[in-house]
Amino acid sequence: MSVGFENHDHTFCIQDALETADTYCSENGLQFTKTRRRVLEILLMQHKALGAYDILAHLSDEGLGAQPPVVYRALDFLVTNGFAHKIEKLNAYSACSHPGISHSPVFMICRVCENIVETKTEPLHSFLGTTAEAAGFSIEDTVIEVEGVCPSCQKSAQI
Amino acid sequence: MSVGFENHDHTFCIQDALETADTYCSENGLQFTKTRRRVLEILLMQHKALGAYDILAHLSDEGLGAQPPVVYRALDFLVTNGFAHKIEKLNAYSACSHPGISHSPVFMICRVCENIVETKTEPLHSFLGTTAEAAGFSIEDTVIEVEGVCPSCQKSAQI
DNA sequence: CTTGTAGTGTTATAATATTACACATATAGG
DNA sequence: CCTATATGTGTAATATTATAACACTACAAG
Repeated sequence: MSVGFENHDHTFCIQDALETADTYCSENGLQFTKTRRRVLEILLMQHKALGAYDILAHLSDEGLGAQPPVVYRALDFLVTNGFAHKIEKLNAYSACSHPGISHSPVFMICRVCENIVETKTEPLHSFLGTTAEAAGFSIEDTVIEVEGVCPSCQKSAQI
Repeated sequence: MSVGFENHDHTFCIQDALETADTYCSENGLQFTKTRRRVLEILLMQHKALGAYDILAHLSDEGLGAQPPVVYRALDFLVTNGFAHKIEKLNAYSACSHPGISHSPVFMICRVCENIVETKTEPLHSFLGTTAEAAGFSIEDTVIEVEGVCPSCQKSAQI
């Protein structure tokens, strides 16, 4: 199983995610409009998080709208339907690495190269679930983000 | 051990936290200035997170400064030294419930009453540590926040 | 066709946070 | 004590992130 920071065929990430989104939308009566699709493509271009206004700059260059609501609406659609996540620590957005699978994402954010790797967990079966259960707290949403240095950047630092 | 949402003598929370901060600062040559102390007191008034500008409104009323940097500097001091935390999901700040102890906080945020309970974990000994180790990722900071409904609010909803 | 739902375009504004620079205070070393 | 340096404060300006409001458009269901 891949846990993340190593090299990979990124073209596959993009195609796979777009196809999954296409399928999911047509099966669920959702409109995968031009802007929504383009925002997802922009997010998929690299495994980093992009700020809403960075995305907006891309869209604006392409004549797809120049006002904040354009991008925030598209992001809201993508996040709601599980095609992207908001990285709270960065106030930025990242394409989902496991689209179509219900999951509680865990993000590892490299503060050097800014790459982000998303893994998943089952919060209800971890210490979070145990703690919440002990407190009688019902979990609806989780934010789990870890900042640090990825393996590549650790190696680079040693040179 | 208390995990949180039940009633308690809140006066104790406040006094205890302020004393701990006093002691820590004098032992470490840090200046626990009037503004810093007041911001911590304001945060300690309830187990909720406050936005920077909410805090600023308090300070402003009391003649302790009216510009954003005043409160952001105080918050930076409190967060850096472990007396408060930023709740990333809310872009808001909360007094630390375990001051003086090095820890990775876990927050349970009730979306109904907005109370926040902080528990702690040892990330390196949990699934996070395991996953990060498998990826060769070195953890420097963690954000773990859970949103949901606390026991009191679940009971209220049943009435 | 017409009516309702969802989506878009645009203006304006709100909410959160930082930069920069002048000035004040605290503290350590002589 | 005194002064040099580091640390903290005051303030104006601005950057960044996000939402509200409203008019208009497209499309699908009845």
